[in-house]
Amino acid sequence: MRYDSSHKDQTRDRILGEAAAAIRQHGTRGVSVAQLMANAGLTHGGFYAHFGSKDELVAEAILRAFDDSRALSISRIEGKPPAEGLAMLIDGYLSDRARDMPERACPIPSLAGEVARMGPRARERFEEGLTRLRGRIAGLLVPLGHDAAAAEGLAGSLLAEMIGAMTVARALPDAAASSAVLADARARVKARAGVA
Amino acid sequence: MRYDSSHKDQTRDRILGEAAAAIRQHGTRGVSVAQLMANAGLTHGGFYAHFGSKDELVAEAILRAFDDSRALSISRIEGKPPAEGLAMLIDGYLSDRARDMPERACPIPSLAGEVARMGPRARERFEEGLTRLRGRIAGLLVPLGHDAAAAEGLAGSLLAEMIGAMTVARALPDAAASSAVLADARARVKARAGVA
DNA sequence: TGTACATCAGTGAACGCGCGTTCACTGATGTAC
DNA sequence: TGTACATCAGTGAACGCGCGTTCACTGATGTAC
Repeated sequence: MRYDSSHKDQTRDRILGEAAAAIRQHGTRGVSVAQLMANAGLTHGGFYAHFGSKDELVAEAILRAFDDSRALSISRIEGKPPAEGLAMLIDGYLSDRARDMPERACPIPSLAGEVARMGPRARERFEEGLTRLRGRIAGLLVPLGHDAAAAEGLAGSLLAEMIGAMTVARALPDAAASSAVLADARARVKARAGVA
Repeated sequence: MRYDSSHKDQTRDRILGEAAAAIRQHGTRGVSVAQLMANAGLTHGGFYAHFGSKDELVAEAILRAFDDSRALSISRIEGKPPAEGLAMLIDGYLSDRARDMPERACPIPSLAGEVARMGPRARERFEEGLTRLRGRIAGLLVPLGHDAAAAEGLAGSLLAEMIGAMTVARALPDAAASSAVLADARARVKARAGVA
């Protein structure tokens, strides 16, 4: 079973990708190492050839989750003018689809509660992803007439409302009420961003 | 060990109160039945005389957490005029103190992520508490000049931003950055509420 | 008033289970000769 | 070119542990007589 030199890196990447999806969907405590490895087509024993512990994997998977959802969002908005791009980012973030597919969506609503109870390593990765996302929103606000500081502040506020609305929408038991929360939040956040 | 007729109810209430605090602090998976009973001064075996299962307890404890944090908030605001009361509610909700004492604060930022993955019973209790809190904020907005529907809509939006800001503040590894997020959110939410 | 009994909230040992982690082993393939 | 050996990603049994849950038991006190 000796493989070429890039094989191990590819396997590690596959485990990380599965973890990034699974922890967003089931929470960090809702996925076992064995299940994760099975998702990646492997057996659990090999896990420790790639990661020192489950905690270490989780910390890395948080950043990977930010990367994946960012890539997805960027691919949809690419080439659009700022106002349209920002409106699409907000609509995408707060879509029913994003609510129903947390494994592909922004990790903040699904994981922030748990991250608050985790060690510094996971929290630093979380902060890194969060800062980048806020910076991306701010970057779309600047060409709309805000100076850099105002754009960062407004971006933080808009992101907070989006996080809160998605968090609530995912917890509500009634699908119609949940969709209403998202629709209202989309309208309000876009209005506040000046891209309604 | 036979006790008077109200004793069992009192014990149940004590377990529920401990659970409401513990799940906000450590998450529902972060507290064991044995630890919970020890907090209430009992041994784990007696648990099932009061609750059918841990899941059942968690569902009830969610509503209890909303009740506790509402009582705390009401006691601070009681008798104030609406504008001042609303400003105090926002400042209290987004205080460093609330961030550092999740066991006494609003359960939404600490528990919503987990609730989204739980059964209908827990989610219904969560919705009940959330609806009541939004209604309370709306009730303070009406005397400030909003009609009932507008007040409900704005209350939902303000609450979403507060939830998102607290969620983020709790997850950030740096205390100063976390406090800055809260201070900014306090100013912005009060401004949007018209009570700056 | 005094005694025997019934009650039942709470105790603590025990269960089966899934978890994170360890480790001796496998076996396909690159390398040395 | 052909053969023997070294490598090492991945395997799967096993571990110790804490969990939720069960259950036979305890013993202080209310009640019946």
